[in-house]
Amino acid sequence: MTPRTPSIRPTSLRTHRCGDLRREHIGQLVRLTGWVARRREHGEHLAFLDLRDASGVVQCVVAEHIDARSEYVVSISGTVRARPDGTINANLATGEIEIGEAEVEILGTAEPPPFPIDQRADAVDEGLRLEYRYLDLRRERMQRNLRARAAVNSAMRASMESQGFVEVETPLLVPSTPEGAREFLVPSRKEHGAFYALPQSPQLFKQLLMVAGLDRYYQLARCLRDEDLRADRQYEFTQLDIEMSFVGVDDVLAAISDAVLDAAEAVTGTRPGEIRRITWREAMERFGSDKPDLRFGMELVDLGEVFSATAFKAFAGSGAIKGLRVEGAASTYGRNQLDKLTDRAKSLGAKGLVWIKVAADAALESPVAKFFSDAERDALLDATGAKEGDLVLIVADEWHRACEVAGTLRNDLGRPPVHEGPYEYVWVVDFPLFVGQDATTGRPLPGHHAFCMPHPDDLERLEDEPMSVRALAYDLVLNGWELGSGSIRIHDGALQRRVFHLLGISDEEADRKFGFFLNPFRYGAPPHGGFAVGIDRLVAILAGEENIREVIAFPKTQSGSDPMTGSPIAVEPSHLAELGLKIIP
RNA sequence: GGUCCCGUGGUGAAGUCUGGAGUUCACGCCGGCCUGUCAAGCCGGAGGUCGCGGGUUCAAAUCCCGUCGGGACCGCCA
Repeated sequence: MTPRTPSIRPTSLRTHRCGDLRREHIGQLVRLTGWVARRREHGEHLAFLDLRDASGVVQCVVAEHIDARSEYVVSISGTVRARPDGTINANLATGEIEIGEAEVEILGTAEPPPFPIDQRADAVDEGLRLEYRYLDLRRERMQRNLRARAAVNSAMRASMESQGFVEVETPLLVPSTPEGAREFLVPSRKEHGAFYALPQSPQLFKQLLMVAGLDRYYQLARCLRDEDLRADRQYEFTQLDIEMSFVGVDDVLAAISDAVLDAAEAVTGTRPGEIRRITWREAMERFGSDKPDLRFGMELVDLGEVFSATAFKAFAGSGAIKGLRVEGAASTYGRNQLDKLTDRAKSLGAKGLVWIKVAADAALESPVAKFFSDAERDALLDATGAKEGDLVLIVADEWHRACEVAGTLRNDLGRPPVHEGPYEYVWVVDFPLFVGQDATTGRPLPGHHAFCMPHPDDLERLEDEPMSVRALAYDLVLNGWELGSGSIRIHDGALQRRVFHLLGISDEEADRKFGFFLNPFRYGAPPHGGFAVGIDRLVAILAGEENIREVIAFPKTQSGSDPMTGSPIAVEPSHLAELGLKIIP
C-alpha cells in the first residue's frame, strides 16, 4: 500500500508512535505507549519488550525486572539508540534502533488472549475471531485491511469531488418496494401495522436527485439486503453510489473508472491501465459468465458447428454446445472425480455433462465416443485444440444455460485464488434488457431493473422480440467478482410505460407501486444514468482476501449472527407491544 | 429450503475410515534458570464433558440418528 503518512502530533501520553522511529531519532528521549506484543527475558538484568501500537512495533530494552506480560498496556520511556552490531533486525521497519534503558509503567493489565495476536491467528476458527473481534482487529492483517478500506474510501471521495459530484445522504428508513431483494423491515411505532424498509440501495432517491437538478450525486452508501450470505455477500454492505445527468454510457464508465483506478492505486501503489470492455454476449460465449475472470484462459469453445448434424441425441437440437478443454487432466481425473463434475453440472441445472479423454493417436475415451463420427472427432479436436492427455468437457443445453454451466466448470477447474496474478478489470456492457421469463405469466423479467434504458438500436424490436433487446446496462468486474453495476435510466414516461406493459405492469399498478418515484418524472427529468461499486468486494480483492468479512470491522457470520454481540436477540414483550407486534411461535 | 466440509486442553493440528486406558505434536499459559534476543533458549508443571443429546456395543473422540455452532456452494441476491 502506498504509505500515507499523516503527521501524528505528540499527545500528552506519548511523544512518538512505535513504528515511526528510525535512525534519525537516535539520541532522542521518547515516551511511547502501546501493547506488549512479545517479551524475551534473559534473567534479572536484561529483557526485550516488543511494544506495539497502531503504527507498528519497536524493541525496548529493559534492565530491571518488570512483570509486563503479553497484551499489557504500557507506557515506556527511554532513549532511542542504534542497535549493537549484529543485532539489527531486517524484518522490522524499526529494526535498526531500539529503546534503551527503558522504564516501563503499566497502564493496564491483560488476561492472556484466547488466540495469538499475530499472523498465526489466520488459522484460528473464524467464529472465535468474530467473538473477540476487538482482539482480532489488533492484528496486523486486519489493521492493514481496515486501513486499505479507508484509503479506498478516501481516494473515491477525492475522485468524485474532483469530478464535480455532490455527496448527498439518502434515508435509511424508506418505503418497501415490490421488486428486488428481500428487505429488512422496520415497524412504525406511530402506525401499527405499517413499516419502513431499509434500503437495498438508494436507487430511487438518487434518480430523484437528478430530477432535482443536483447534476452529479455520490454517496458511500450502506445497503441492506435480507438474502442469504456468502463469501462476497453480507446483509449490509457499502457502495460507492453515483448518478449523473446529461450523460451516456461512456461518461458513466469514465467517471467510475477514474474513481476505481484511483482507489486501486491508493492501495496497491500501481495504477491499473484503462479498463477494457467486453459485451455481455461475448462474455457469455467465451467465459460462460457475466462476470468473467480474465486472469486465466480455458475459454469455452463453441461446438455447435462441430455437432450440427450429429447422431448423438443428447447434442442434437440443443440451443448450444459448449466445450471446455482441461489441459493434461485426462490422467488426473478418475471416474469418481468425473462423476462429481457431472453432479456439479446437474446441480447447476444442466441435463448432464459429457467428458472425453484424448488418448494416444487422437483416440477418444468417453462413454459417448461411440456416437461420434470420425469427422466429428477430428473437428472436435481441431476446435478445442485438445491433445493427448487432455480432458474435454461438453455441456449441451439451451444457449444461456450451456454457457453458464460450462463457465462455472471453467471457474471450478481453472480459477486461481483471488489474491494471485494480475488485477483484471473489465467492463461488461450491453446486458440484455430482460433475462428469462416468468414461469407462470410468460412475461419477460427485467435484467437489472425496470427503469433501465433499452439500447436505442434495439428499441423497434421492444414489443416483437423483447428478449433480443439490449439494455444500456453495464457491470464492472474484477477477477471474476462483480464489483458493481449500473445503467442509463429511462427518463421518458411513454417509454417507461412501454417497458412496464411488457413486464405486465399496468398504469394503475405502476402508479400504485412506483408512483412516488414516477410522478416526479412528469416535471422535467434529465437524461441520466449511474452506477454503484461494491466497496467491500473491491477492498477484499485489493487486500488479497477471499472473503469480504476480512475487510469489514464487524461482520456477520454466514447465518447472519454476530458472535460478539449475540445479535440478533429477542426483545422485551413491552418493546414489541409498543410497536404493535406479536411473535408467532 | 437443499448439498457438502469442519467441531479433540487457551490456540492450531494428528487420532475418526479400520471402536479397545484422553494418546501425540507444536504454540500459548504458570514456575525456575538465563546479560543481545527478536515467533529467544533450556528445565519443570498445570490444563479435557473429544460441541450437545440419544442409540448400537462388553467397550464410542471413532459407528448410527438427531441437534447446535462455523464454513463453502445451489436456490436466493431487480
